[in-house]
Amino acid sequence: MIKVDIDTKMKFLHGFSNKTRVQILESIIEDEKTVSEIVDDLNGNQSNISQHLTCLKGCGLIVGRQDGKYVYYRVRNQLVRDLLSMFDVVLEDIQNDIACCENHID
Amino acid sequence: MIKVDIDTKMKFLHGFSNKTRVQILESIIEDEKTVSEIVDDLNGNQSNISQHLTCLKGCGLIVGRQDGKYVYYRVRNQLVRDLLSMFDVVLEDIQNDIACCENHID
DNA sequence: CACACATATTAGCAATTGCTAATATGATAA
DNA sequence: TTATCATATTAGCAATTGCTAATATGTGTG
Repeated sequence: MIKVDIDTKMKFLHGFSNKTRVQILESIIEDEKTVSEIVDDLNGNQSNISQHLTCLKGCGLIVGRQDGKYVYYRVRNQLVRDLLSMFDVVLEDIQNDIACCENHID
Repeated sequence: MIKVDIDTKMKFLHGFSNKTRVQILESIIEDEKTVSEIVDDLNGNQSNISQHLTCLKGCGLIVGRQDGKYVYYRVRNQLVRDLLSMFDVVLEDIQNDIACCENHID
């Protein structure tokens, strides 16, 4: 495996560095949604959501397709979905780890 | 699996949102290193690296152990290492995907 | 003890990021 | 065509983040 360029990797990881972006990803992890559905879902601002969608698309994490006057966005593929669930797995593991091994003195 | 709290998740993901932090993780993915070794490795600033180490520790991604006047830091566990390699896997996959499917008109 | 060295913390500034409101683009329908 | 609705883009500001230099803490040694 060829070593991934750090700047490319950072651009990719940038997709996960904002709460709204992560919430968008979670919102469309199962099925695609239009921009306005996502806006409703997150109780967000249209402009703001649109900007984050552009960002996520630039990161390669999501893809969009135009259908009439709507644009549907979805998570790019299963591997990205797997990565998203892995966040939860690793995070839970860390939390257990901390609960078990670092709170001995209470 | 219990739904992970979004703010907790964001704190965790924050660890991956800065180039220096990701470089630190890559630097210690194989074996633990002292702060000054990491500083040398990244050609960084001691204060800066120390701040990022504190951040990464706060994220739960790394752990430190004091040995005499040195502090050794290492990636918390194998699952975190797996997550780090998964970044590369997913990123490469995305890059191939984009190369294959979105550059038809050149 | 005093000193040297490793690491952590603080403060202030510079740079980046995210948000909102306004406006522009692009699509459909009348 | 014009009107309407969905989405994108822009500009300006507010908030956050990251960096550097200076200082503090803590550990081992003479």
